[in-house]
Amino acid sequence: MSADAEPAPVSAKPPVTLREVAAAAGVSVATASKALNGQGRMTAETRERIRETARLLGFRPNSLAQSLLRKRSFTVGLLTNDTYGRFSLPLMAGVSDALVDKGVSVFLCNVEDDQRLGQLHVEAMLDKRVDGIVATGKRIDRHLPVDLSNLRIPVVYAFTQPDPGAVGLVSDDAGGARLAVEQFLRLGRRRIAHVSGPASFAVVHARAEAYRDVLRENGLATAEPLLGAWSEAWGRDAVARLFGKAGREGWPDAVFCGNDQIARGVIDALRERGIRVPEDVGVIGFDNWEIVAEATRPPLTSIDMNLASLGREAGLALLSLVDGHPAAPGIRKLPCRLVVRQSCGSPPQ
Amino acid sequence: MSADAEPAPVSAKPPVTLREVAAAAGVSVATASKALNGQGRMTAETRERIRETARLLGFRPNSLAQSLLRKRSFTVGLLTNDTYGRFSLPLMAGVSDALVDKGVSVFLCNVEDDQRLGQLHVEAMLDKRVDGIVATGKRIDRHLPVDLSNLRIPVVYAFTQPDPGAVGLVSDDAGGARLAVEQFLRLGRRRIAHVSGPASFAVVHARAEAYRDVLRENGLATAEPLLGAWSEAWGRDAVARLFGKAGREGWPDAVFCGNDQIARGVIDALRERGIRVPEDVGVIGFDNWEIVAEATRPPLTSIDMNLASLGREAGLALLSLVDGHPAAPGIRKLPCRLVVRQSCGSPPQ
DNA sequence: GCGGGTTGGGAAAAGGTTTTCTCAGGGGGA
DNA sequence: TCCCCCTGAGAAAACCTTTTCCCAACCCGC
Repeated sequence: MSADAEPAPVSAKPPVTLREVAAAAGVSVATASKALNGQGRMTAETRERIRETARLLGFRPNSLAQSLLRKRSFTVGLLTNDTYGRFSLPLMAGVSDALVDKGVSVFLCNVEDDQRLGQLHVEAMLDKRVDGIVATGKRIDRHLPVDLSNLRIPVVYAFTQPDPGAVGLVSDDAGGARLAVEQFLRLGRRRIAHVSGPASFAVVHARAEAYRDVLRENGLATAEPLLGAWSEAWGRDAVARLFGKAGREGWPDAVFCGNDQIARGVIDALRERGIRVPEDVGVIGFDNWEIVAEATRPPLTSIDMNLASLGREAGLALLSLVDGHPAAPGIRKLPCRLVVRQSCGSPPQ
Repeated sequence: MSADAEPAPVSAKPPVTLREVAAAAGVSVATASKALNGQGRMTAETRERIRETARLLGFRPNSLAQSLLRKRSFTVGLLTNDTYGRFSLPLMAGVSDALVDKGVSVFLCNVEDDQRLGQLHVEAMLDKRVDGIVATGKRIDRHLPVDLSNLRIPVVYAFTQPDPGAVGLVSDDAGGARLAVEQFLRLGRRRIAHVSGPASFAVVHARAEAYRDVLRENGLATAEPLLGAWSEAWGRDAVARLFGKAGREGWPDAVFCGNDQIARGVIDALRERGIRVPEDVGVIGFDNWEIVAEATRPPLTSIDMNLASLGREAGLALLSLVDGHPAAPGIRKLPCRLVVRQSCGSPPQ
């Protein structure tokens, strides 16, 4: 029992309470509380003695009791329907990272697309008196299967469509597309194609529009984007369409892809046709999914949506709301980032 | 005030307390509490009246107050160092799913490999009086950067190396390897190669050993497994080694790969050599990472580690520990599952 | 009519902390 | 010397719920 003199908490014993600290220091709990929180008035000596006692005993205030009183639980909920995780996890990690430093913990709530599960999670969070909720989802378009519009706590949407009147953070897809196309232009490419995902996604249109804008601004002809699926197979198909025609002079010298999987399909198909990347055709993807981007041959230049930052910003925005600072509702767009690898080529000499 | 007769909670008003319910029903809080919890004795009529009042007012007990009293917070922590997420997210979703039905919420704690972050999260969880912790990690081998061995709450390890004396759940890698090799044998393959990840991973050895065992049990020659990296590039390299030799008769007719990325590299390299999959060579991967397995040509047969189930089991195991049921420490292995697609071929006619 | 058992319900403590209010004593000014 | 104010610290309420104990009234048998 006493062989271990370290202040290490003896396992399996109940946590030490403020009352015990107060008793050990010979003061009342009120004084002890004030001493530890830097409140109230007392001699510096008393305060120090109490602090020392608390330290020695390994006292840590019971967060539950604090929350009950302060009406702040220092806890938020993170709702997601993306088990698949390519987008969710960096986002979630970002939220968690931003908040842990402020002493705020995050409840993980995976609701899939299940109404019942969503209800269950929201009720559990409310019962546990979370201070706010970050809602995130698979893709900017799909809605979560729960209604968060009439809660008594603030809600921030990240990477998903916000309720009207709510605060939402998303990546600046148009800006990301600009980065890609402008990079091609800078490298001397002039016949730039765009291969993207299904037309049912709003981001597909946002990116396509930016693509067209940049080309127009530079006085270049804009080809109609090829819309299909978010898959490698579609990337390969698209290459067949773009490079199938006989006349080599009509071929693009660059392809901007709607995601990295499409880009991979494009690169594989080009290689199979004997078309060199990046010498003959440059390729840029979207998402910067490292595991894909680094496995393509050559490694894929891609647009990174900075999801971890997005998550951090969402966490901080929520915290600010919780603290009572009002925030303008609406969508805030966070910039993307171009990650250059080898598939886009080097500047012409 | 009364224009809205719905039980919908009026937004931004503080939650209704038991005291208010009791007042509205004309009883004491004690009676109200007992009525709602099915405790104590009272007329059925009284009980029903209180319940109805509570329902009408939209009363939900304050979980914080309950926790304070019961010394159970119905909250657990989920520690992970895998932001990358291929393995983590299904696991985490499994834990969350298993627990939400029991009213238990999960704190998401991303600690990367950062000692400070780990410390911070563990302290936050302890302060918030979590009932237990699920620790999970990138891979079965790497340890989390925190010491959980002397906590006063139960800890369950999932998919990562448990502390000695603790409870751990991992996938049965040897069993999974057996599934793969036996599938090949069933399909008539006889010269089965194994290409896997770095020798520094324990699972690499577990799977390799099972591979050798199955071959030996069937009286077949066992080639030395090729160990390298968890990458496509290594898969391609391995093909060069296996199929580089002149004599076609020495070539394998099946390759069992340590993960799906290696398998993808193998399949790509075989195709580039004009070797047909699955006609000439069957391929089976590991992890059943759908996005990879479905993108290979042909789609990849793979071993699924059932990570969501693993997560669920871990959650339930932790709950059982929290409830005071003792559990035998040590590692429990959960079976893998063979997911057949096209890369392994069909039975010979 | 009386005592014992039962029934329906309430008072109060407990859980751990924060905060407001109160109070005793000491010091300084008049 | 008296009064006032300030200083240091404690008592108690509050947060919300659960649970134990208690009590009054009623019913029953005798």
